[in-house]
Amino acid sequence: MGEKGLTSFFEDFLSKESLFSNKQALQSSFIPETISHRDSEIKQVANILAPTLKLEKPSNLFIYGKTGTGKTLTIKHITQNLSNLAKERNIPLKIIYLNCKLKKIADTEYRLIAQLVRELGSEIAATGLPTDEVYKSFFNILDSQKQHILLILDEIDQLVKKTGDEILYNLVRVNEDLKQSQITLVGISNDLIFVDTLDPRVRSSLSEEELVFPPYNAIQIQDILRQRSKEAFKEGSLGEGVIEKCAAYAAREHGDARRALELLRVAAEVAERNNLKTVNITHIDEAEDKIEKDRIIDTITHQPKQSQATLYSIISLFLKRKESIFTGDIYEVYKNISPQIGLRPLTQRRISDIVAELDMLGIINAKVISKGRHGRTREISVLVPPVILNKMKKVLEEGLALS
DNA sequence: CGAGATTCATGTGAAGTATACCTTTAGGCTTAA
DNA sequence: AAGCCTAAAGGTATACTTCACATGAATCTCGTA
Repeated sequence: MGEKGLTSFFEDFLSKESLFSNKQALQSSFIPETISHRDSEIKQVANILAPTLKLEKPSNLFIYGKTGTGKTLTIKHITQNLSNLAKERNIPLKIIYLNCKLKKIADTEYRLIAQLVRELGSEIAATGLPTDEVYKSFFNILDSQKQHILLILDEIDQLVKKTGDEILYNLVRVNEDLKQSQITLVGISNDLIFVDTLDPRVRSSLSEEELVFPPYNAIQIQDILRQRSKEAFKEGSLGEGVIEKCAAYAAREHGDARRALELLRVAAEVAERNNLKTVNITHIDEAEDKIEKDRIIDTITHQPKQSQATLYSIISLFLKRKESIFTGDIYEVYKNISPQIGLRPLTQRRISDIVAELDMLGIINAKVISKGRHGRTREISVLVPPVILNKMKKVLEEGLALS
C-alpha cells in the first residue's frame, strides 16, 4: 500500500459507519448501572459489607462461583458505590482490589503484601527485604490513621495453591494487633472446594459468610446480552438470532456471561471489518475461533522464554508424530533447541515443572501415567485445533528468534 | 497360571546454589566552622 | 568535627539445580495345580 493508499485507507476507516455506539459496554471491565439476575446476591453482599460505612467490622466474606457468573462484577459494582458514598460522607474507607493470578504482582506472599503497601501509597522494594519487614511496613501504614480497609482478593485459590494459606492466616490475624484500623477480607474463588483445603483456623475466620453465585441460564444470558447491546450497538446492527446463538454457546459450558459478551463483541468486530452493517450468525462461529486463538496466543506470548522453548519442543514433537509424547522426549528436543535460542538449558527436573505449569494454563494436557515396566511419565497432548497450532508455532518461532 | 517381587523412567519433595536486590555499617573524603 | 558518599558485609526472595526417594503398572519369577 502506497502513501496515498494508506491515507485514503485511514480516511475510509474514519468515515466508515461503526456498528458500535459504545463498544466499552461489551468489554469485560465494563460495569453497568444495573446488574441483571444478581439481585439477591447484590443484596446479600451489600448487607454484609454495609457496616464498613459505620466503621464497624463486617464479617469476612467468601464468594464462589464459576467463571463469568458475575462475581467480580458484583463486587466491583458494590464497592464502587461504597467508595463513592464513603467519599461523600468523609468516611475513611479504603477499598483494595487485587487479582492474585497476576504474575509478578500478587502471586507470592511477599509480592502480595508488597503490592498492598503500594496500594496504600507507599514505595516498597520488589525484592530483598525480609517478608517480616514488608508486613511491618504494611502494618504501620494501616495503623497510621483510623481507617477501614476492604481487601478483595480475586482468584484467591490460585495464590493459596501456590504459596500455602499462611498469608491468609496472617491477614485475618492482623486485626488483633491493629489499634486504629480494621481490615475486612473478601475472597473470590472459582474453585468450589477451595475452602476445604484450608487450615481450619483460617477457614472459620475467612468464611464467616459464604456466598455462591450460581451460573446463569440461557434465558438470563440473553437478557444480559440484550441489555448490554442496547448500549453498545446502534439500532439494527444485530441480525436475527445473534443474541440467542451467543447465549446458547455460552450456556453450553456453564453459563459464562463473560464469554457470551466477548463472543458478541468479537463477532461484531468481524462483521465490521468485513464492512457489513449487521452482525449475523455466521460471524459468531468465526468469533469463537478467533477468541480461542487470541487467548492462546496471548497466554503463550506472555510466558517466559524457557516456557516458550518447552512449549515449542512439545509442538514440534506433536506435529512430527501424533502418538503420545513423554517428558523424556520433550527434554531431548528442548536440550537441542535451547542453545540455538541462546538459552542456558535447564535441568529435566525444572522442565518437568514447566510442563506441569503449561498444563495448568490449559494449553496442553499432561497426565501422569505409569507405563509399567517402562516407568512413569507424563503423557502429553496438545488441546489446540490444528489451524491454531501452526499459528502458535509461528508465534513461538518469532518470540524465540528461531528460524 | 497366578501371586508376589522386580523394574524402569520419571514424578516429587527437600535442601542447596546462584542471582539480583535490599539495608546497615564503616571508612574515607569533603566541607564548613 | 560534622556531613556525605561509597563500598563492603550481611541479609532476603526467587528461580533453578542437585540429591534422594517415591510411584505404580508391565513384566518377570517361581511355587503350585
